[in-house]
Amino acid sequence: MPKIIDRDKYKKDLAERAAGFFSKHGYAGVGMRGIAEHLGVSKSALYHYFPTKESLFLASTESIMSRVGEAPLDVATTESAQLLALVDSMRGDFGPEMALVFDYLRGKSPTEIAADETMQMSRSTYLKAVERIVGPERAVETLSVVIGRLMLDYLSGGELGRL
Amino acid sequence: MPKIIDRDKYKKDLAERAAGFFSKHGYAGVGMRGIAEHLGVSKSALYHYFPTKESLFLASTESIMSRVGEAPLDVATTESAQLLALVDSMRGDFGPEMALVFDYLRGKSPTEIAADETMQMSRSTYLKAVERIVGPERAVETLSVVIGRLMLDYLSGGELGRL
DNA sequence: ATTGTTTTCGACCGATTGGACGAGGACCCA
DNA sequence: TGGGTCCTCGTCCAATCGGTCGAAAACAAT
Repeated sequence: MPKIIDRDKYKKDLAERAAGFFSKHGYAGVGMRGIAEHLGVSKSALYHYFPTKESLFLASTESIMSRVGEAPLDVATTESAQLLALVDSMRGDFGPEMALVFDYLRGKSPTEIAADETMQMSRSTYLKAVERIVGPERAVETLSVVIGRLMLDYLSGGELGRL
Repeated sequence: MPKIIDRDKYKKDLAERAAGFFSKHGYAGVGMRGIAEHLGVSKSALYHYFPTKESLFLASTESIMSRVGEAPLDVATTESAQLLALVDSMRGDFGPEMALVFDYLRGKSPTEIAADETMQMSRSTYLKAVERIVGPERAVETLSVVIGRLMLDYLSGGELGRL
């Protein structure tokens, strides 16, 4: 009787495509009208799937944070080459994605950040990606270096950081 | 005849105090009314000093970025202790300040970021602060590590990163 | 006190915001 | 073809946005 297209899949697809728009303009910088237009649907269609703008934003950030550090891993090369490859694979979207993260974290206290489930998942995904290369003991330290390089690269427009 | 209070100083003061508000809510997340209320002046008073919201935002970001890495330097301690002290001195405001930076950089291309004068000044200030500790050759590399630690610390709410 | 200037104020404008809503189209099964 | 759902659409609303403006307050010098 009903229309049985995959509603959840469609919803996820909308959230994921909206994420790029959010990261480009910021949460408060976009309106539901602009998002809908960018997605090629109507504003009401968006509200049909997401009750509020915030819920759409949360779904978007989650979808972005969950698919990170999924770079293929070439075990035949050296450790530093693998790290370099990891950094390179993340370089392209790092700036916009971090902008989204900072938007998501805006106003949250350190305690809230530590307890936030989306952030916990994102952290463990990042950590595991590094762990596969340098092992568990040096994971945190190495992740710090990797993020530092990505940040410096972004903040300098590519002029610094590519060591 | 006129009122000869220090207009420039007052203007700078407004911009600096507005910076905290911007970093807390994001550029698009605040209105001139909200800023004015937070500063204890009227909206028109704000427009008397800044022609547009954007000009106020730019003045705010510049004032924030220019006073960074001004930590006192204790030459008697070890290098790593000095680095740790530098990191500690920046930890408190790092998150909000980076949120402001990401807001400022939003939508800019790598080329534009590299050429941006405010960012150039900010980078050189950061670099000099590290340079005074580890010397010029290792400055970029060390800065990358410092920023990585601060980022990890912020993103984990203080649970990671304090190595 | 009076003049001339700077700073502040509240009222106002058109545009846009997040969200609500009912009508109609698209679709699946009988 | 005819129900019954699900989806989409345009319209409407109060609130808020950035920005303008003219009048009043605050002040320094005469």
